Amino acid sequence: MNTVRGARERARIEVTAAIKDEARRRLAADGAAKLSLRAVARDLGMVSSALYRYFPSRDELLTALIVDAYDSVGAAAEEADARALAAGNPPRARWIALCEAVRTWALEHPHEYALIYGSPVPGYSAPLDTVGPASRVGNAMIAIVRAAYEGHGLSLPPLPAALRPEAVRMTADFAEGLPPEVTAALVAAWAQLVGLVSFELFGQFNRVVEDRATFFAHAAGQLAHGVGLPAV
Amino acid sequence: MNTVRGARERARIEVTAAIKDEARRRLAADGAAKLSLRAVARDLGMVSSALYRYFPSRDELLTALIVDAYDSVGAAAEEADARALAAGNPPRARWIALCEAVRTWALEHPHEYALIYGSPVPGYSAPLDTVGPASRVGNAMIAIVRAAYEGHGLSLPPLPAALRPEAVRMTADFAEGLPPEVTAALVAAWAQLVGLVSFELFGQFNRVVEDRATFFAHAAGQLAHGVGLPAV
DNA sequence: TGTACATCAGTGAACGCGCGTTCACTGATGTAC
DNA sequence: TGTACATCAGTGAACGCGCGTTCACTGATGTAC
Repeated sequence: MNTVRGARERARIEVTAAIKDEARRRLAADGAAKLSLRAVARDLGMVSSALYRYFPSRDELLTALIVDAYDSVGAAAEEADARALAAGNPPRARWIALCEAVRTWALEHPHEYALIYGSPVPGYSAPLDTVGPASRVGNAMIAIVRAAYEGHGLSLPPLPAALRPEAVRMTADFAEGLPPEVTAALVAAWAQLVGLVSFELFGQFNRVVEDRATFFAHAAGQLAHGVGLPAV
Repeated sequence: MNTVRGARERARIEVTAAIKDEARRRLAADGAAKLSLRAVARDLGMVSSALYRYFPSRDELLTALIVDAYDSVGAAAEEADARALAAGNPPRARWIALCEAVRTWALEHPHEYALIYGSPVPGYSAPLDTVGPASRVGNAMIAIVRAAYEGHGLSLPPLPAALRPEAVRMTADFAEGLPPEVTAALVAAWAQLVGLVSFELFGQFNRVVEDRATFFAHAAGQLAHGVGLPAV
């Protein structure tokens, strides 16, 4: 009985996955703004109205892709960090491994990267379901820096007075226990990391940076420095 | 005669500008991927085929908007720097003024910002005409750092050996005379600046950073530090 | 085990809509003599 | 200055296309007794 009902459920899971896979493929061709249920259905050999059995609207499908993308890059970051940790690497090396993992994931999934870190899709507004998955990379960064802080401590210059209240609030909200100047530096580093990856992926480095892997590795090291994880 | 021919030419210039203005308005509503000649024409009270007197295709109109956007943010950056220079400010203050100008421009023109620094428009590939305008902000940054270098010099840690050749090449290509470690730091800072602005504009700071102006000011100072313009 | 019924995936037609681009045209503006 | 002609902006119809979503339907799968 369970296995029988399971058959229908399993079919449902498989078709849902096939739709999302095909939608990811269409993303590459047309971009998120033009993602079309009809095109997805066509390439899947289904009739467009059939997709409504799986997603109540085009926007819900987009949301599913966004959640998947955040989870995918989040998992990549977490796994890279876990490997670095298991190899006995110090926090700085874990940080750099995480940055490299984000870049590698982005190069392998450029359109999913654009979906979550590129321009917002006009007319689409992300529901709250995306908030959790969206913070996985950031949380992994916090964990690394926290480990460093609880180990040998971190020394960063003091915050300007104007930023202190905001940094204290951010710390209480999502990085409890860290010094506020570390929290502020972390958030900035996170945005800067995505800036570096976006420039490479979105073509701003064309005719500017050629050896991008080497350049990125160096920049990731600078970011580590910025959050208080110096080279030596 | 000149004035008579000028009348037709002036009309042409005015209508061209009106089309671009309307297109910028549509950009806000629909985004670049869905920018539609017919919608622009409709809102302008023209018939869609009339636009072909001014732009040979939708993509050419997009290109014009992109070039305008790069010129607009480039001019904003240059002017902010010029004002800071005229006020007798040192390079670090000029740098921060430039960063603030980019952010302010982005907040005032979010859809044009997304057009140039957001995800690329699928199916559209920017022609070479955009390369020059695209480098104005970067060139302004180079000028500031060059002034500092030629004044008191800059001290940055030496480059890792692996990055040296690339940094030397970049320097020869567009920042002649600067030490290669400065060039590399500049390019990274440029990408990081855009990362900070994109995060704010694209919603990644929702539920994370609230006092964004203060946060950005601090981050711009950190970027200045990163290119060898320390606080004291 | 067998049967009656409920659930659900997928179909195909239809709704009303918008798109980029082409083309032959009208009529106003500008030019040459 | 006046006239014949060329240039050009803008029109309106048409081309072939794609879209999201709804709805009544068929037929297979699962459930309860």
